[in-house]
Amino acid sequence: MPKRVDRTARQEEILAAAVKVFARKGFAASRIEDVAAEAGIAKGSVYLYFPSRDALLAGVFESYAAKSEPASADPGTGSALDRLDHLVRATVEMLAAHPDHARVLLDVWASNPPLDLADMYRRHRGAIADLLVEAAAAGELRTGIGAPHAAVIVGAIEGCLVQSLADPDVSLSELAEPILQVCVAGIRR
Amino acid sequence: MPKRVDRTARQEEILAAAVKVFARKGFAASRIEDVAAEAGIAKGSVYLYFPSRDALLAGVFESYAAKSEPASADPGTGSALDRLDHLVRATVEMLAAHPDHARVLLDVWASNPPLDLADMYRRHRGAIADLLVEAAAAGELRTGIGAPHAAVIVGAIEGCLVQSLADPDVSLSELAEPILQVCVAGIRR
Amino acid sequence: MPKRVDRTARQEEILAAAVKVFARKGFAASRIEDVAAEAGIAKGSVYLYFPSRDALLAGVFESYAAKSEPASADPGTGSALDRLDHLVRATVEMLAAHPDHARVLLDVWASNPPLDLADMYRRHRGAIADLLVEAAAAGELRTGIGAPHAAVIVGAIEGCLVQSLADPDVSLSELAEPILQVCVAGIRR
Amino acid sequence: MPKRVDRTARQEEILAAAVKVFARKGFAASRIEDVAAEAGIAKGSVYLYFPSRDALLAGVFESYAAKSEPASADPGTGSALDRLDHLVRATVEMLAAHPDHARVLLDVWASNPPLDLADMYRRHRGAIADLLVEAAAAGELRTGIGAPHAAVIVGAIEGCLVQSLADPDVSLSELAEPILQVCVAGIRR
DNA sequence: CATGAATGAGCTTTCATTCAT
DNA sequence: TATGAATGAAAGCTCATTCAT
Repeated sequence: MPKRVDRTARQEEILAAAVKVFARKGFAASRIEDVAAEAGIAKGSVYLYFPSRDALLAGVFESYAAKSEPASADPGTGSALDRLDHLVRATVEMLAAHPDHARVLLDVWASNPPLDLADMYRRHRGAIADLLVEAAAAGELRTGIGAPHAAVIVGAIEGCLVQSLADPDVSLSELAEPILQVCVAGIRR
Repeated sequence: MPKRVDRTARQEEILAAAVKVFARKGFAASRIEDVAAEAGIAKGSVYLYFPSRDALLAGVFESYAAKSEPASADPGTGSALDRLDHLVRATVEMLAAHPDHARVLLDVWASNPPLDLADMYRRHRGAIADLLVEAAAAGELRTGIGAPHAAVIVGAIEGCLVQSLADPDVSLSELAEPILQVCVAGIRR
Repeated sequence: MPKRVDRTARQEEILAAAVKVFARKGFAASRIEDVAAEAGIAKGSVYLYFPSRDALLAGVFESYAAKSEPASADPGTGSALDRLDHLVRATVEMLAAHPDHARVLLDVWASNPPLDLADMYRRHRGAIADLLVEAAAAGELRTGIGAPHAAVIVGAIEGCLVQSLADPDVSLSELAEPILQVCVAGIRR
Repeated sequence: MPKRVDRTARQEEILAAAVKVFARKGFAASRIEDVAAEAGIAKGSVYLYFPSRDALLAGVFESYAAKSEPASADPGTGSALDRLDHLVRATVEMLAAHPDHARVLLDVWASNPPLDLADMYRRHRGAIADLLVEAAAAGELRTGIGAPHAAVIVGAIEGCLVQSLADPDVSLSELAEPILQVCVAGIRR
């Protein structure tokens, strides 16, 4: 019989506040007190849910990683390339819909201790590589295109995200089509 | 002819030391004293060349931006697409040759005050967009491919760089060909 | 007959828990929550019985002072020196039997605000001084021995206790005889 | 060519300030800033000489232990018991002359992590035990008196010190004679 | 120019205490 | 009574920056 809100709900409130604050001023310049204020609680209360400032960043990263988990959960229909198209589109849309989370991802780079970005990218590449291999087997791809190109596709998405975060004139949503034209249509036989 | 090294030379020694240190432990965890030690000088002396810790990061960023300044300075020869191929290749090689600088670029994201990443990306996109427009005019591109796709190409390079920095198993050099196959060969008519 | 245990009984349960915890890690490093956990109750409940953390230490000290209250309550039989022998022996045994309380006594020194150790020592010296005066009057003591030597006897006991607490190789029980030989036999005419 | 004062001198200034402050309000209630203020320097400067607050207490303890190192360094002259008399007297005088250090010793008990009091007592007992054994061999002691009684003598001194610290009415200096009468004269054959 | 001791603002973290349930 | 989530004052420690030498 918890007092009012259960641990998980309160934890997520704090995480949501942290995402906002970190996105606004960067993790390095964000104080625990800023997060607490944004969440409408006292500084010390943050520590009832997260053991340290770093854990807060890790928490945000995890929630991001979960969100960005390939929407490929959806087995999809159609050819492998169609499903690749769908996966890329879904990923871009997800990222465009959560710019704050995406912005914090960049802070994760500077995190100390380092958080496991490698694993996240590995999973993304894996999901795409699987589709590429399948498409190649079905003869849908140009000669010479295969699993190694997954990194390029993941990179194109990530790189466009970065540009959109750095430059308000660049819209990630509007880059969805160009990405697909280059990364999907461009590799088709 | 002052003491032994002139102001500029000493400044660059310090910048070189800063790149090494920042790349090793991240900007956030790097102290002025670490940089001074790496440069073999005293902490206070750093301030004779840089007004603040942030200025040091800015200096490193500027030297990176200069390096990454499109090798397009070289007007090059051949068709626009050939020159695009050359530009992408040169950029990837430059990045692969300076992993420390590249690593620090990510810290620039977390910098406070923010440094002008937008401008750097803008210039990269501009150089590539020019070639795309020229190639399109020459009828070398598939229909629908043009300036907006410059962001995708820049992104693919940047995104592959990020993956290679995050994951020692990913080699940027080895991604050069896949990038070209997708981003250059893939847009050819 | 309230709930299950009356106020006093519950207070003493908490005090017993406090002694254990304080003896284990020292007062300075002991948190109210540690004491509550040891007592099997919630943190906040401690405050229903003690107004503050300091009051907890004071409570432990008082219970110690009460215990160490000269067993001289027993008027005893035999000569004054025999009764002194008995008193010293009883005191040492009491201390040896309650090492936790004794350990906490040392924390009382570091307490802020200070607790009245002076009074406790005064009472100990008083009880012993009375016996010394009586013994002197009966001609049982060497010339020059009297009330001022009570501090030495109290000190010898206290000092041996301290050594036994500091060093597991020193056993207070085994020091009982040496103390008596020096402090009682040694002052006999 | 140090700036103005050498490390060691400055370290001792800080230690001296620490002793004063700790003696005045107890270690637990003493803040680093209090010590710095007493030493006339800034808070942060303390950390140039001591790595932590605990190290400050350890430093004070060490300087105390050094001071209290048996004045027995003096091989002395006369019988073993004469030398014991001299040693006890010198020890008491040293303690009486440095009440601040002695007061801090009690805080050392509450220290976390614990400092090695056991070793200090061991050395004191050892010095005295040596004299007792020598005196026994020379037939100067009552039957049954020997090395184990060293703990009683050390304890008597320590215990008297404690009483004098707790109670301004008790003077350690004035207890020197009673201690000698009980602990030295009392064990003589 | 070079140095590195000194400074002190500022941050993270802890925990005694309170109080709504 | 009992609870434990919430609070916020307090303190240890770090480190960018300054400046006397």
